[in-house]
Amino acid sequence: METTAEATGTDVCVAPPEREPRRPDGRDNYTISEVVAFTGLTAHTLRWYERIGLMPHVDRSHTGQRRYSNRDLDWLGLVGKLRLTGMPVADMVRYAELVRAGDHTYRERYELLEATRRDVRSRIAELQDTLAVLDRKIDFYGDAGPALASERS
Amino acid sequence: METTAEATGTDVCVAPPEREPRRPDGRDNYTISEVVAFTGLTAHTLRWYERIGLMPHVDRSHTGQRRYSNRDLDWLGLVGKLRLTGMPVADMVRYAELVRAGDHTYRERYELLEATRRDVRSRIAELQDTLAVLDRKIDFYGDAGPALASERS
DNA sequence: GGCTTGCCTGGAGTGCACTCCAGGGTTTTA
DNA sequence: TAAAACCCTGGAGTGCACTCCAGGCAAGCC
Repeated sequence: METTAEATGTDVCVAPPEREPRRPDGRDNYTISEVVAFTGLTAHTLRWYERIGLMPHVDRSHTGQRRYSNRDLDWLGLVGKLRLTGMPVADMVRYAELVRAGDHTYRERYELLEATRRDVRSRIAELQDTLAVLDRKIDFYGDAGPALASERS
Repeated sequence: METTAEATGTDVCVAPPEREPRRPDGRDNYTISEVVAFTGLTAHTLRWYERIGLMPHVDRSHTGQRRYSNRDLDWLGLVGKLRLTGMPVADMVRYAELVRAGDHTYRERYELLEATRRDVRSRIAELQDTLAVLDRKIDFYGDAGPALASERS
């Protein structure tokens, strides 16, 4: 069976969603299931990331099993953050390609990061806007009670 | 042809993404293509929203064409905001159903809104986190220049 | 009257980001 | 040393949110 949190017995009896375990130091060599535990991604997804070129080449054991390095985990951390911004996977792959391509892609990477940052800023602004709408609506519900709860907006 | 911004000639020559036109007042009756212009949604999407129950029943002209009211536009505004938060369409449909069901669903709606607000807050926090990561990375790129631009995280 | 434009419907198709499967090796545990 | 747990691959399948298609009605105008 594939190793997932549900299958390994690490969370018997539907435990509350535990924080991902902290990375032990003094190691530089993790199996895929350890990476699953660290990142919250599934093993499927990790393999898929590699297939589509979103991961630099991951080391293999002598029998062909993946052995992730701390560096790989760092990279996955960044990918995770970028994923939260809604950046399409294709764009992250583009970034990964630039990194692999070497130092002469410096400028392009820089620009990609800045563009992403602008995106994130404007997404935050949008969300704050939405938050304001929700606040008004919730206040309205709270103040008025059921009697006035018919929708106006 | 379907009416979209590209097809109506409202933006000849690849204009910069104009703000959606402000809603004229003194009217309460808009065709689907007007709503497209106001909301930025496509006509397809508007019809689809209706099919899945995300819109209250929209009026029809004597020939069966949709005639949207200001109230419908308000609702679409809310939906648009909620969409930005990443709320699944199914959840918005649920909310729409509660609204249609009448005042006795008041409490449930209130709770749904509050849960959404919590989500939005935590998404904002996540994004701010991501922003911090990007800032650090961009600083690093900026300070170090191409020479140090190999990836460490 | 003919042409263009706008709108209608049900249902099929698309793109994205996974997610799972079959079939088969490897490693750990009892 | 056998069972159980873990990992591998290529390719197919899934769920979501649209997006498009075919075929057709209706209104404006030259």
